[in-house]
Amino acid sequence: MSVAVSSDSLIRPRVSGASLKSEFVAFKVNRIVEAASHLFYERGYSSCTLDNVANQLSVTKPFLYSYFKNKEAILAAICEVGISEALAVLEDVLAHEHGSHRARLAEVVRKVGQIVIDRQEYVVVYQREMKHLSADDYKRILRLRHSFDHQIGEMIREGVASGEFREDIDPFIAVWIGGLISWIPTWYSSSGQRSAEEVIEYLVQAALRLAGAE
Amino acid sequence: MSVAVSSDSLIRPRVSGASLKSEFVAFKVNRIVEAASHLFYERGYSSCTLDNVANQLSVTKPFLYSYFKNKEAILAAICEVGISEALAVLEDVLAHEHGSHRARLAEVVRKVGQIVIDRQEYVVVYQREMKHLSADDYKRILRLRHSFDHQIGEMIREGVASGEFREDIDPFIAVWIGGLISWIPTWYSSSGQRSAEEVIEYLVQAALRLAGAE
DNA sequence: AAAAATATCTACCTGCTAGTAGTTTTTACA
DNA sequence: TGTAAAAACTACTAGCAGGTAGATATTTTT
Repeated sequence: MSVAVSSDSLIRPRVSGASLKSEFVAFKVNRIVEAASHLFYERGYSSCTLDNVANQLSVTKPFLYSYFKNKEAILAAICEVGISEALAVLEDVLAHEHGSHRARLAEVVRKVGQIVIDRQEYVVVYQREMKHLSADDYKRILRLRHSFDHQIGEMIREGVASGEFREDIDPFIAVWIGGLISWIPTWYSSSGQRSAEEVIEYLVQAALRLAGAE
Repeated sequence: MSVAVSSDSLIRPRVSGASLKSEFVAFKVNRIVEAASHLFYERGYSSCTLDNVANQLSVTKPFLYSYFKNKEAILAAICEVGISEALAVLEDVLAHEHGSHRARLAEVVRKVGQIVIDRQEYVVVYQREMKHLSADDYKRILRLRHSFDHQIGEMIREGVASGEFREDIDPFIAVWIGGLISWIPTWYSSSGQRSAEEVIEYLVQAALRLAGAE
């Protein structure tokens, strides 16, 4: 799901060519999701009204209802970004990084850490507000999270089996790495002037040290 | 602030003796705070109604208003427990543990970790819902948090200065230890069948390893 | 045991918010 | 440029939730 947008207007651009209509719909959906994630991040899902979201975009409430079934559907879209992008990055690293287990661990922490920082507001909203999803959306999002956790756990177990990681850290380290997704935003924002690169490199070193794989 | 209560009724016990009235008031205040923290923890502050809280206690809404000024005041009481107990434990350890710096670090992680697990619901609500406090309450609670962070930072700096801790981990480790307060509840509940003791002992070892003070 | 004081409840108000019906504006196309 | 279709808006409803006034029940005191 692409979310980054560059224009700052919802006025339909005068473009020629076929099939740009669905693109423009997606563009507006993304603008809504982006604005909502920002507001939900700052004030919380239950404290934000749809009028708040509409105002932020200089549109009206019924506008939102022509792109989303209800308020909860907007939250579901945010949560989906929050977990699915991290999952996609994880799977990409696991599919393409074929070095040592410690190299794989470092790359996972680096790439997942980066996406969590890039999509900080989505990730935090996903964590904090997931409980307000409908039963169906909740199950769908939870499956993605379980897939994420499972693949992290497998990676760690393989490293332990190979002898590269200390035996006694399994399975806590798996929880720890999974915990990055919960923890980075708090940490990153509370560590003041540090750049994302500094924070991530520290996390990579910390993960290796915890795994006994320096 | 004492919060643990044993009775399961709000009916005034038939006790004799002077000055038990204020004790009974405190007892009821604690019951309200306890019930509210549980509901806020599970469903979120903004999604919980005062009727929910009252029902949980088998009383009515005006009952709550005779002990608290408004809904936000209940949240403030919860937040105060969430941070002030951790702060008290920290200060107690720092005042009485005079061994090596690594012994102090281990004891801080152990004792603060224990209180965070014991008061899990309060701590989580404090973190997640603090932004809904009034400006005055927010400032008051934030001061406690800053005091906590500051003392953790000092402890780490002293350990680094003494040579017991690795130089390059300062000041990230300070954020990490402070982050325990954010992180333990998620971790503890997602680590399945593990006992509080196991989780805490792992945290102590992890903190020492991160500090380079094993 | 009656009166005073305290504690709790019933019943209500007011403002807000998710969601909708139907009208108006804008766009696409001939 | 005129007409149909699509997009967006104005104006509304229904229900809920924080907060309160005044009545009732309970406890304490004399």
